[in-house]
Amino acid sequence: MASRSEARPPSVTPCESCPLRQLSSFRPFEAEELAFVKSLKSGELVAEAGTTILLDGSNSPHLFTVLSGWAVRYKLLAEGRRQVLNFSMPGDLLGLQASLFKEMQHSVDALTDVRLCVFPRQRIWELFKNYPGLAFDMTWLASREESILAEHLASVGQRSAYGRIAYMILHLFDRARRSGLARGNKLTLPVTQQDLADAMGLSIVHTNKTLKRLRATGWITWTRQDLTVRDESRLRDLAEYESVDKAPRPFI
Amino acid sequence: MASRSEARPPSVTPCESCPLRQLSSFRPFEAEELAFVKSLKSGELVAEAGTTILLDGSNSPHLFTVLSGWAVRYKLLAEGRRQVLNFSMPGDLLGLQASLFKEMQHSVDALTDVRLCVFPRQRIWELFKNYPGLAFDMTWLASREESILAEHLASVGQRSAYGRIAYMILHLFDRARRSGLARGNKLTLPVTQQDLADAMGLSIVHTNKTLKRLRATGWITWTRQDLTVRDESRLRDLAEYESVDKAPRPFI
DNA sequence: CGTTACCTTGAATCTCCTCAATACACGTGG
DNA sequence: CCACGTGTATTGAGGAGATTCAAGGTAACG
Repeated sequence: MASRSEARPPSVTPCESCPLRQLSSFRPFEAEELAFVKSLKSGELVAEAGTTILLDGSNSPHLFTVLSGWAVRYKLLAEGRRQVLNFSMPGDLLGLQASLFKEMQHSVDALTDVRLCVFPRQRIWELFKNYPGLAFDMTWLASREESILAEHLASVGQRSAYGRIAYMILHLFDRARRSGLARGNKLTLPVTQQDLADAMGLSIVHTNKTLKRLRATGWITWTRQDLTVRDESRLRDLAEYESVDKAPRPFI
Repeated sequence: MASRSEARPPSVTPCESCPLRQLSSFRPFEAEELAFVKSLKSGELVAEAGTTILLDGSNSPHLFTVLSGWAVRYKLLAEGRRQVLNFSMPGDLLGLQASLFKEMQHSVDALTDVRLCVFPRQRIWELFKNYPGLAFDMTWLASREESILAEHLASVGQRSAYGRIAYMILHLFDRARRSGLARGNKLTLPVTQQDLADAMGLSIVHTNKTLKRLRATGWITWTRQDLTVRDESRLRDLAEYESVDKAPRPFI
């Protein structure tokens, strides 16, 4: 609130030096694409941990890209039940549904402080009209989300609690690695057991007990927010896991 | 096999008279779009009931639109477990994932004889480059599939068996109605109890017993393949159901 | 008329849920 | 610095919902 003597960090990251562009899992931009995206970007938004970024049923005028931090996408049902659809991390797109349909079909909350790149959704049509490469990326991203949801559905519908947890840990680890968030076999996961339980259609009690059993094998460690995968291959066997991403990922 | 005296029906439907275009839930085509789609269409394929249209892990050179019939999209897991992701009906796109990623992430089987419109996936890029309206439709379709999977995930993760079945019946009915397959509150559903069970993450035994209980209320009738919804509003209450489609649907 | 696929029902079992209580970590204010 | 409140994690006990196993029953098809 009050002015401080020290300089504030620059509030907006210029697209040219966007940290996401460094990641190997993103395709390189054409010069014209970069210029367009730069012109499209209307600002940055920092959502504090615990706040809602997008609300189910709302008609947000913005489309976001996550620059840093973690978020959670979820649906609320009657009696306070919640289904977590997926966790969002740097490079993920938020709010596409509001741009394509009249309104959001789920909500998004910030798990940590989240820095978001903001685009006005009115100009989406310009993107489709003049930048087919970016339009293609958009379809790619939507289709990848579909793939991930299909995997989660198979998990919740067919795997035991034990397999589901193993699967979700591997899934999060894989995605975090691609987003540059993992350090070796270690990862800071700002996800509570309640979040996990809601993602996998389990009660928090059963999640806790299953997690305890999994930790007892020694294949993982998870204290506070620090997750370590100590025996990835056995965890993969347990979860019948195959990684989803198979091609380089687009930027927007 | 042998030639018959009566004339065979024309093997390919010209795009101008495509029955899908009549449906109110599809947006109208621009003239150039229609011409392009016509040139893109490389033929028609009829898949017999019970056959596999697209195989998980395969790299199909074709993209399909369902012209008539029902199909089922599913993933196979270990020990013969199967998760049904969704049921496909006229107007649905099949094989987008093989076009965007290296390979399919799930399989698709024909439930009835299915007539498919065939497009070569190599020319997808032309579509993005020259027909932004169609590219937009493609994104729209991918995003709608994502929405549907999110709903199913919420269903399997959070609803009781009773609610899940009610939800799925309403979901199928809504979609069938939009595809012109329902007659009033009646619908021919080529879906076995095993298909239903695999879609909702339930055993076939429990599905059967729950279905029996639901039929006993008199709200639905389901004999052979004929489903009738007799009290839609109570069914909706039971399922906490809200329809997903909220905007007119694109063509391709 | 026998085969096959699908549907139905009962019984025993087990996974997972709810209820309930306690423990632990962290931040806040006295 | 300690007491207290809040959110999260942990553990036990009992019960409900869903699973598996097993056995018929029914309709369609060649």
